[in-house]
Amino acid sequence: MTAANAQGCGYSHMTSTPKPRYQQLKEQIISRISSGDLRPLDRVPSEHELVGSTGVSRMTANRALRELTDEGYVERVAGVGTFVADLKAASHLLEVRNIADEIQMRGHEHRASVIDLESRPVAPDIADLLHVSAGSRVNHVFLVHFENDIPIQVEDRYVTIDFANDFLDQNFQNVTPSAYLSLIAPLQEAEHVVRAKMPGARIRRLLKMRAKEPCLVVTRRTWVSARPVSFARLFHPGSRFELAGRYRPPGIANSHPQDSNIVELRNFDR
Amino acid sequence: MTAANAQGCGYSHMTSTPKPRYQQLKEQIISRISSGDLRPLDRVPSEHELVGSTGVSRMTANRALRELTDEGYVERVAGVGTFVADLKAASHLLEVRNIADEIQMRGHEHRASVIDLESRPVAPDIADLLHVSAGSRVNHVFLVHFENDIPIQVEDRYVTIDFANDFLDQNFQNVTPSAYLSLIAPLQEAEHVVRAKMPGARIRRLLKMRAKEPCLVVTRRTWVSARPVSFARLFHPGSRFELAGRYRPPGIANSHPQDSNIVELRNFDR
DNA sequence: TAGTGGTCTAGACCACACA
DNA sequence: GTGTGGTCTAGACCACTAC
Repeated sequence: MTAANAQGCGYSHMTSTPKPRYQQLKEQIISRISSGDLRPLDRVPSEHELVGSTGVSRMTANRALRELTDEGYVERVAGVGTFVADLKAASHLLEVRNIADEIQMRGHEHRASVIDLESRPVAPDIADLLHVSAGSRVNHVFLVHFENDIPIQVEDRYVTIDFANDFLDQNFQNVTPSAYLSLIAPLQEAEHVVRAKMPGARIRRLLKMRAKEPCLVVTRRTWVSARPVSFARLFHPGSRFELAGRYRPPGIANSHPQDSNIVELRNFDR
Repeated sequence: MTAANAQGCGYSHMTSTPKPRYQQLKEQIISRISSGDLRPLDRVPSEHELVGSTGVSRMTANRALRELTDEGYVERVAGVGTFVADLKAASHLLEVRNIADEIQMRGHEHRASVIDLESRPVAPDIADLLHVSAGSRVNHVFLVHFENDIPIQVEDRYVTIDFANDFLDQNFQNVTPSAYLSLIAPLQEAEHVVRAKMPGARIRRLLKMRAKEPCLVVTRRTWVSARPVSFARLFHPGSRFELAGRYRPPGIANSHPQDSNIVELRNFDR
């Protein structure tokens, strides 16, 4: 098959400019990951196999897999193979890092105390944020996260009722709501807003905050399949919590050998 | 020249595994941009020219330029050429968006009032952050940013004295310190920490804040050539300021046609 | 030894922009 | 037209891993 044929038989008969073949390949693989056909740590077809099964050249298969690597979907090991990235790595792209993981990384103990877990009619403002009609039912969870028995975060989360139908059966003591949602389906979009605010009496009591101490409030909205599925308000005591991030542009030699794991700002730390 | 020769004459005689040629090309171009040899909007050699001048194949030149595009260093227009990315676009990678630009994007008027601009001996904690010896002199600027004459940010910034030797001659009314530093040299690394904190009396007065209103405090440290050059504390009134960001994973078709310019979380908005 | 990814080549066709 | 980037091919050599 000549280069001309490759183009011709590929898509020259189609109406508008078709997607490039490497892009089609990428989307096909992303789709297999999203659908659960390929699960984390599963082996992804090798370049050679993709050449055989899809008819593209190896360079094209290579580009698709390389870009999926850059985008965090898969991990490649020379001489071994290509594998679906671990959930932990993938969720970093979209999550303010799971608070339980963060606490564990600091070598501390995480514990959650669920105060409220029910389905209930949604307030108008939150109905708007979740694109559901006002007054319809949504799942709601209200809990406190502890680090070594010190309260560090109050989580007030609303989840659309059709997205997670066994939401109310969860325990949420060990698996945080955020981690649970990541298990159900890979989150595809996230929006964050960070504010400084004085807490109400209830939040202040739950977080054992001093009288004049402000809260760092993070509100997060996450999308799956172009629909908002969850809205959360995360309250943190200003004296005991901060969000940090570091950014270094890509394509530059490592300038900070001393601190090895530099995270991007979208991976909130600490 | 065969493929074997290309590898051989290229670097098979070197001791350790050499950098791939596309990477060498990338670093060479990044270096020309960093040094000012290539300035924003300047034309970058075309793929064909790189083939002629460096002896690589066009696919290799293409990969180098394509990755530089992904990384925000250059912009490419099919049929026209490759150009060094505009400073504005490039600085987004590293800056909490310049507050003056943000205010202008909202269609409001930005104004800055410089309260303090001098060189002075540095306090121990800041000396530590900037990797200079305690008591040595650093440049310091202290100013208030206004949005439509409402104070919105107090900036307290320290800059190493050898990095910007005309720092004290700046006006900082129209060009913010952040924009000025970006002009001097492209920042290569940035660290952010976000906190909620009650302001001191001075900050509260400057920002015209109510008595029990908290501050959203962002501290930023930026590096050039692996050395920290600037440390800034940015104070914002909690009732009038928030940090927001949206993230969508790459490689997915657009899911939100209604809001076109989705920014990554590292581009803090509003 | 066979399979994997990492890289590279020397061509090719295409759509597009600009003169 | 000419030049540009965007894509694709059908090979190739290499280093590495696993058996």
